[in-house]
Amino acid sequence: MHSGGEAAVFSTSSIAVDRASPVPLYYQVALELEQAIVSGQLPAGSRLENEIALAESIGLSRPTVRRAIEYLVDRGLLVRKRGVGTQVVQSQVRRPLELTSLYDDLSRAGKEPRTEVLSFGREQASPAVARALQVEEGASVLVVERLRYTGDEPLALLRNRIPDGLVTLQESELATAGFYDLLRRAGVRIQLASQTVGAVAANAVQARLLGEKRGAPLLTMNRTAFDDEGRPVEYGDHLYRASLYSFELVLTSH
Amino acid sequence: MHSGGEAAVFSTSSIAVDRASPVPLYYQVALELEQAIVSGQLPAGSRLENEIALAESIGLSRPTVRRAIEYLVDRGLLVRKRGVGTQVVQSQVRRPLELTSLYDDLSRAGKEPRTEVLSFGREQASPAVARALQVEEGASVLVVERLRYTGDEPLALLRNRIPDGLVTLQESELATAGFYDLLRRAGVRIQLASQTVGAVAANAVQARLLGEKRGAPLLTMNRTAFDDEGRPVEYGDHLYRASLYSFELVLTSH
DNA sequence: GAGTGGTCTAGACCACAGC
DNA sequence: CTGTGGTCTAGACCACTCG
Repeated sequence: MHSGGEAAVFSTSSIAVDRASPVPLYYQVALELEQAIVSGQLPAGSRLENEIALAESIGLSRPTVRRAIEYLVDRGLLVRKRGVGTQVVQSQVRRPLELTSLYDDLSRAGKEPRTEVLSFGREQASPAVARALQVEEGASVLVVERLRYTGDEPLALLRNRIPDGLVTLQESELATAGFYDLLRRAGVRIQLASQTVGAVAANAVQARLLGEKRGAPLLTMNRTAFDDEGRPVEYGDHLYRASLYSFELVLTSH
Repeated sequence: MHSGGEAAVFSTSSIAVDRASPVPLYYQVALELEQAIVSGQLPAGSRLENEIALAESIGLSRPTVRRAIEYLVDRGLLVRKRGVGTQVVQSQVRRPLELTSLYDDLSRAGKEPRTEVLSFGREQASPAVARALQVEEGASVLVVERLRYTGDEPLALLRNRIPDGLVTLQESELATAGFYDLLRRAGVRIQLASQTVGAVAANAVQARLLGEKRGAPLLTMNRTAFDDEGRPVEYGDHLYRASLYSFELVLTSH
């Protein structure tokens, strides 16, 4: 038993799962717990029931419930301590960086993204591009340059390259959907991306396109994406206006 | 069976675990697999044996072997596809952003970090600091400002704040160890950090300290760290010279 | 249809925290 | 000592991919 003054543990009476649903049970539990956290029903700092009791009260096995908790720990909503228990993190921020496109990010935020295709064609892979995409130097790669707006404001200058022949893209589609969406529809399943985030000063061309002054700070994001067979399928180098955009991420130990 | 031309699957004959070791079995397996990957014994694009066969040949249960594979998938070394198998990612990059301090990063890279303590004392929490650390506005917080060098080059301007009374720090220690190391030694176990990465132009003071020109692009990193009870224990806002530093991270779907 | 990873169970024992 | 999470087992069935 804990000393007095501790917040009461979460009553799990409200958690129920649908065994007929195709949604995995552990994920259903994770969503319900997350809901309880964001709704305040499970306030910051409060303790969960222990895993065994939780499993029993939901009617699932301990490993399944544990997996749900693990998922929320990885996302930064819960912390665990052996011998003590599981508690809700005292933080308001919860928006881990995920493997979605900027287009999706903006759509979710209700920002009405708009995209202008600046160029679309083929070029020979530079050494850097060849290394990232694991193709021969000089091999033909598809290159798309786009300018993304949020409302009327230019936000980001996006340049994506994919190995030639991987998919067929229509220039018209690029203006109305995220790049990753298009790849997904074309059957490319991106499972993994390696990114580097840095900063540079805008040169004259970049400044003009983005509506910043020359020398203004820009966030750079270079990303190599890999499909479900481990092959590099996309290399992007992107520039964001630092005045309008930043990256959030959650790190966990282990 | 797969069609001809596929790379041979990994011979697991070399994987052995030590059941007497305190290191978890799944982690021993993960390390051995990682070793086989980085050594080239398990080349990029090659397939692993299926989980059941792998488990049997190592002499472990499937869930344990599966957990090892999961760990490497999360770190971006392997990709899995249901109905197909597990393959090594065709990437050279493997340095996920981890929950370690910049000091550790530089030490590992053999860069001889050096730290100059610019100021050390208490101040009243500003609204932003109070919100991050979940203390009353105006409450006393410990503030440390440091300038980090790599060799002779200034690299980063670091400002850390911790709630007053959490730990007792010696100014002299700050010059010779990472901030997180000190917290760990003081019994603070950081389990989670929420970060925001952006960019700004250097102002006059920042430029002078960092040896850049005014207006030079700087990477910003703001981090709130939480201990194993979910309490915020540190808030840092840091500036890095974009010409010398960038962040790498690996993103996985799900 | 054969082979793969994805999910789930019902136990077991251990390591650690805190009284 | 009790209670907690951490690890591990030996099965089971399902969903998906591909020939």
